[in-house]
Amino acid sequence: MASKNQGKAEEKPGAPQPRAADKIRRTARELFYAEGIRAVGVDEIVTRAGVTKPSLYRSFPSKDELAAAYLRDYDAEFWQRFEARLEAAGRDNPRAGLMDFLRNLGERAGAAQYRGCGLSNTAVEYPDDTHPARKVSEDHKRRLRLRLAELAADMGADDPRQLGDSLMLLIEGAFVTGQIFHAGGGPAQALAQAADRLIDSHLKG
Amino acid sequence: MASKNQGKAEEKPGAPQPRAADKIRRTARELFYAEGIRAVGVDEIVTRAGVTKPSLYRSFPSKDELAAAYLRDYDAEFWQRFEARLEAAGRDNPRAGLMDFLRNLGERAGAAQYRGCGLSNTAVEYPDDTHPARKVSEDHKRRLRLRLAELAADMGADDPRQLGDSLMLLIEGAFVTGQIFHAGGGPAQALAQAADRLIDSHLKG
DNA sequence: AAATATGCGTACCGATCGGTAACATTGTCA
DNA sequence: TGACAATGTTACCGATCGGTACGCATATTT
Repeated sequence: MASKNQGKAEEKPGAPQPRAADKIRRTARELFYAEGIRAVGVDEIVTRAGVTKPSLYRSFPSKDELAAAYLRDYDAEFWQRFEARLEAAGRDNPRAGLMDFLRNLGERAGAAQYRGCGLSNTAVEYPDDTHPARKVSEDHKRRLRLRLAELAADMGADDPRQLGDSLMLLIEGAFVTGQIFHAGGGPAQALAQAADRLIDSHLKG
Repeated sequence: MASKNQGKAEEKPGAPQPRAADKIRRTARELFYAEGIRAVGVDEIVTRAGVTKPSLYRSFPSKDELAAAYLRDYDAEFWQRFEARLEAAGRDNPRAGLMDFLRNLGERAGAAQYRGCGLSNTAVEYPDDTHPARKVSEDHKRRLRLRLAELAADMGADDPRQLGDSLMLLIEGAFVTGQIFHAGGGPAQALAQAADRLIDSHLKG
């Protein structure tokens, strides 16, 4: 069938008119991140998105699943930024790439309304491991942990897993302290420098 | 006759019969810590405490204030344990005392149902700085930051504030990763060792 | 033009939220 | 005994929670 229907129709035009589901996704992302998932009701989401509640439940089976979708988007964006910095520094220089990421994170964590990592925050909000949103969070953190250990190995660390875990503690610490000391000048300032010392320590062995 | 429980049953007697306010405080502490503040309703608290709702509101003006009271208790217990370890190691050996605390924290963070720091968790749950519970959390974290810098100075660190902040990142990282990788063996394992390297690095200057 | 599929909105549901009013009961001490 | 303070009992409040039944509109298909 050689009609115009290649997959979905409305994509290429300049203004593809955002579907209700997209507006909901975007609005949920903003609200969930800024205020937390439990703090945001579905009514607030649909109102701010300019749609109605049934539209939400046609695209998402439940609020919990919408939260999970939000975190999947968040996860994708995280890796995109993370790997982009590593790529920019070159595959032969993982330390420079990681340090670039950490310096950037340290800066962002000092921003006025910084709210940390949406994935970590969700794990705090939902202790129950069966919650769909928390599952996304846990999966993400497991992958991050592995990736950091991988990078530590690429750097030639004596104990890559130890270094990877140490870096993870620093990163997660920056996430949470960044949103507590939200007026710049919090402990997250020390992130890059501390990581640098830790890496040094693991390369001298 | 009034034979049993002579005199006022308020302070010294062995079993002073817990007042409703105390039962509420204790139950709220457990539930708020285990499940989060937003996740726990006042009905659940009074039911589990074996009291009634009016009793709660006779002792606490609101749920938010009850949450703040919970965190004040939490804060007090934290400092008690923290300073006890420092004291035990001797005032002339702050490094040993801090390392003892960190080793202990690293172990606790691997426990099955570890839920991190109630104060940090609350800051995640309530982004609004005007919330009474969040205020307690922020105050606590500011004091912790100062105390760590103080200890770093006592250890003779070249840059005490940097070392203090670095340690704080590790600690907060252990709090949050501990409750994500809740089956032992998470990144928090690396806490003490990473701190030790960081301290070394700051003493060599 | 008729039939159909899709997308959306109006209005509503029962449950639970935090919080309160009014009154009965209890134990303690004077 | 009588007064007092603390707690329990019961019932209720308005607001908000997550979620849904059902009908209307538009655009594609036939």
